[in-house]
Amino acid sequence: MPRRPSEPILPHSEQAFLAAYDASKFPRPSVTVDLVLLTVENESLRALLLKRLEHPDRDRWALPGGFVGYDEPVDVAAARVLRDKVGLEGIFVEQLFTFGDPARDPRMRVISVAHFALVSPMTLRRAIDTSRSNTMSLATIRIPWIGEADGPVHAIDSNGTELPLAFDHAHILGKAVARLRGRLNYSPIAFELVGEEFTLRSLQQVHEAILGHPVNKDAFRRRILASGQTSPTGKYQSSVQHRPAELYRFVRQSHTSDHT
Amino acid sequence: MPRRPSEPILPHSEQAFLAAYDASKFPRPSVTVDLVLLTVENESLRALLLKRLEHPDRDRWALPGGFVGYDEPVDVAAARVLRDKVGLEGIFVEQLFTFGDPARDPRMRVISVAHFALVSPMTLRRAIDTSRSNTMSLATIRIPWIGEADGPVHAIDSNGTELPLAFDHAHILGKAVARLRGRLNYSPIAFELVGEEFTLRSLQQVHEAILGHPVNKDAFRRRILASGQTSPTGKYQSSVQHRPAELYRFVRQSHTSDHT
DNA sequence: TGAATAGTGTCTATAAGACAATATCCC
DNA sequence: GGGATATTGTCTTATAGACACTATTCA
Repeated sequence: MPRRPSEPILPHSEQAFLAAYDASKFPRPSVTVDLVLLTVENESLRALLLKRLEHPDRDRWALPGGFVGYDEPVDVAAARVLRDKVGLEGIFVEQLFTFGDPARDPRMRVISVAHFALVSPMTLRRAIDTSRSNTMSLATIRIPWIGEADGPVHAIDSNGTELPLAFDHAHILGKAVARLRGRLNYSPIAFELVGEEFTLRSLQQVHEAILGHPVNKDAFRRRILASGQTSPTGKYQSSVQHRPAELYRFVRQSHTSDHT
Repeated sequence: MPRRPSEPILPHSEQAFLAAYDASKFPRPSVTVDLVLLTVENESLRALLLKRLEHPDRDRWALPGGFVGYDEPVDVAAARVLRDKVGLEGIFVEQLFTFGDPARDPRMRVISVAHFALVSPMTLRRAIDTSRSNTMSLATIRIPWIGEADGPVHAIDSNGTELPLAFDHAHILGKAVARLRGRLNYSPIAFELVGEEFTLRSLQQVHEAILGHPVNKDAFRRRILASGQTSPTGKYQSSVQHRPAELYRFVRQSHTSDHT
């Protein structure tokens, strides 16, 4: 049962607090979550966007998002948006950054806690197909900066046309890319973007798509194999026009933080 | 002039939006900022805490914080809290994480955008002395986990007594420490914690206090000097009972993100 | 002179980059 | 067999850790 701010359960001597923060005197911002759902498909980084059907920013493309309920944890709100708007559950979701510029939404003050989610392209395509929505686009992300410089990015549809982004969502997407790049080197985050079984080459292509530049193949193989995060399945690719690569699985490590 | 949610400037055809989010039907969470103000003094990591004088959690110790104004950017609210409650301006402040558990404040739903700030111990001591508040403590932080595992931490006052922390502030402090540790290796963040001129040894002690373990002296010197982030001043320590170390200055690098 | 820390030089271990050689699939 | 990519091995280079040695200040 939601507890309203106008009828809080008060221990006595709370008057001073409420005097300093009277809800009627100080209107509250709205709080939302926005979701940057990323995948890597065909060696390009892609994000799920929804076409806005209403003003403001009608016909522009926006991240899936929604209001945070009064009694709803923020991470639960993000999972709810992912489930209700995209049809996905149980994938990697992490809080990204909170965007709170008063002018970011022209209607009213909206503070948005952005999250980013990672999923394999197969799983995401299945969810998009199931939703049968024609206002969904899995747009390619073009990043006009290098490293973790951060900044707005561009969204390109499958025809190569740029999709205009709504609100400050170009900045939110950029922040997600910067975070992803930063975490790639010391976190097993890339495994979230491939299926259960994958080749080292496909994992390398995921890294390259995220970083935006080629990585050394030999060093990459050595590093991944030495990390102990993979185990060979003994199975191999089939129907490829070259020597088939071995398939590996991700092995989640026990959290033994080492301090060298 | 603040624009109230009850009287927004509406382009027409916004009815659908407002119907889906009627402020009277869906009470809004309050939004606050909390500030983790960290420094390193005498080889220990310390944070500024304020004793709570009111319920709830009266007599427990809390981070400086405050409500975000309806028309106030979140980062501006953090800077305002820093100025009004601590008396500091112009220091390093960065958004940390948003804490939104519905039960984190027993009075009402409060979503807090936590920030962390870094300052040299000299500057912070001067601010504390100027404020003449006896409800301020620069507490030593004890971290019961290693690496970036994250989790609640303990606050210890100058007598070695543990200070009980208010709300979820032990978790917020822990998140700040984890973030600081993570950024230490690839960001010139440690320079924020020393004065204008510093010895390499003192910078090393800052690193050690943050990481919670000793670092190799030789490699540390080489790495810092090779980074190009320091310039020697030609000046030396005085009144020390050993060979005086040279004083260095921080040289901010131009943002040339390299992609190796 | 001795205690204490600053600073330099060298050797070793580890990880990355470069590149060659061999392996295995489909056509 | 030829084309293509996988996989292995070796050499080189860059960086970190270990450790010895010299330098400089004050008591």
